[in-house]
Amino acid sequence: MIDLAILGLLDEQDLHGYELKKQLAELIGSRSGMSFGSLYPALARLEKAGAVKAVEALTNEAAIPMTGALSGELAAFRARIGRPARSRRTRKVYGITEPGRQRLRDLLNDESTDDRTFTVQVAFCRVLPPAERLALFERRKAELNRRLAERTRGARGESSRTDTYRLSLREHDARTLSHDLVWIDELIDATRAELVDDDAVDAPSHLTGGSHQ
Amino acid sequence: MIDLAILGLLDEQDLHGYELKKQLAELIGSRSGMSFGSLYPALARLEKAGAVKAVEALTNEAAIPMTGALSGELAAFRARIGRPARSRRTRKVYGITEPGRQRLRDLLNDESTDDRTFTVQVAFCRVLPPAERLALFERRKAELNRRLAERTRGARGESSRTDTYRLSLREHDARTLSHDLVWIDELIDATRAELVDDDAVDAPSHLTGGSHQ
DNA sequence: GTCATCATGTAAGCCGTTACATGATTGC
DNA sequence: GCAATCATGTAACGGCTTACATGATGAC
Repeated sequence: MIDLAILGLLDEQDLHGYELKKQLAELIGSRSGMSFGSLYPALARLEKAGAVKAVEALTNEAAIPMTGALSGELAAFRARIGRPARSRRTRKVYGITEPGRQRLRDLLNDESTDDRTFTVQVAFCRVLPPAERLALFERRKAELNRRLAERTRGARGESSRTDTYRLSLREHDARTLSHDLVWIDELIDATRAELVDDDAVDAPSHLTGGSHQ
Repeated sequence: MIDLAILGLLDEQDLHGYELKKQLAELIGSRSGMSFGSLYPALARLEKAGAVKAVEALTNEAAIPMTGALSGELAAFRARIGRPARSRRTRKVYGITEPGRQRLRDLLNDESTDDRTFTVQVAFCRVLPPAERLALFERRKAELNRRLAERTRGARGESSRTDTYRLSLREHDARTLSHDLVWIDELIDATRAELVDDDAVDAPSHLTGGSHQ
C-alpha cells in the first residue's frame, strides 16, 4: 500500500522523502503511521526496482515546481520572508519512471479487499482508463455486499449474548456499510457516464442500457 | 487488541481456541485476519501471564455449557442428529481468571486511537462501570473531532491537485466522520442516562447538568 | 554558537501472517 | 480405510514502528 501511495504522489510531481511523508499524511491522515522508518526503505526498494529514480535536484528554487498552487505553503512562506531558497544539497528528489507508472496502474487494479488500500486507490484512480476504474469500483461494491451478507447471516443465533452496546455496534456497522455502498454507486454512475461519453466518440450507443447491480 | 478480544469472549464463557476463532470472526468479521498463527501464541502468552487458565475439559458433553443459547449451533446440531457429544480429548478449554478480568478492564480503558480496537472495546464495554464507559466514549469523541479538525485544516491550499474522485473521497470521509460522531453521541447519551440512574440511588442530582462537549 | 527544523537513513524488535506439521474424530 | 472436519501448534518471513545516529541549514 505504501508503494501505491508513493508512486501515486510521484506521478503528480517529483518529491523528496520528507515532503512525500507530509503529503502522504495529508492524503490518508497523519494517523495510520507511515513513519520515516518505512518510507525511506520503501523508496530505496522502489528505486532498486527501477520504479522511481533520483532526479537531479537543482540547487536553486527552480528545481521546485512553483506552477499553480504546488508547494503552496512553502512558496507563500518564502514570498513572505522574501529570501531565496536554500541550496538543499542534502535532499534526494525522486521522480517516477515509465516502469513505475506501469507498476502504479497494476497496484490500482490490484484486487485487495483492504479498506485503506481502496481509499488510496480511489485517490489516484484518475490515472486508470475508465473501464478499469469501473472494474475497481464494481469489485469494491461486490466486496461490500459480501460483507453485508456475512453480517446478516451472523445476526441469527446470537440473540442471547447481545447487550445494548453490541446491538448498537451492529446497527452502526450496517449503516456504515449502506453508506459506503451508496457512495460506491455514485462513483460507478460517474464513471459509467464517462465510459458512455468515450463510446459516443468511438462507437455510439450500445452500452447505455448496460446491466445494473 | 487480540488480548482484548480473547479476554472479552472468555469473560462470557469458557472456550477452546478453535471455537474462539469462530466467535472472533463473527464479532469483528472474518476479514482482518486473526489466524491460528496469532491466536494460539496469544493464548499461550495469556496463560503464562496468568490471565487465563486451561479448565478441565470434561470428556463428555457436560463439559460444554448447554444453558441458554450458548453454543447454540452446536447444540442444535446435536439435537437434530440425536447423537452424544464426542469425547474431545484433544481440546484445550480456557477460562478467564480474576487477574484476567482486571487485565480486561485495563484493556477496555486503554487510550488507543485505533479504530478496530475501539470497535472491540464497545463490544465488551458492558463489563466497565458506567463512569469508565462514558470516559471511553468521550475520548473517542475527542479523537474523532480531532480528525475532523485536521481534515478541515488540510482542505485549504490543495485545491489544484484535487480531481473529482479525490473530492468525492474527502466528502465521503467527512460524512463518515459525522456519522460516527452521531453514533458516539448516542452511546454517550445512553451511558449518561445510566449514570444518572445510578446516582439517583447513591447521591441524587448533582451530575445531571454536567458539562457537554 | 547553539538550537530548531529539515532531511535521510539504520537497527532492534514486535506483531501478525502464511505455510507447514501433526493428530484426533467421524461419516461413508 | 479414507477423506473431511476439528483442533493445536511451530517456523519462516515480512512489514512497520520506535528509537537511534547523523548531518545540513538558518534563526537568533
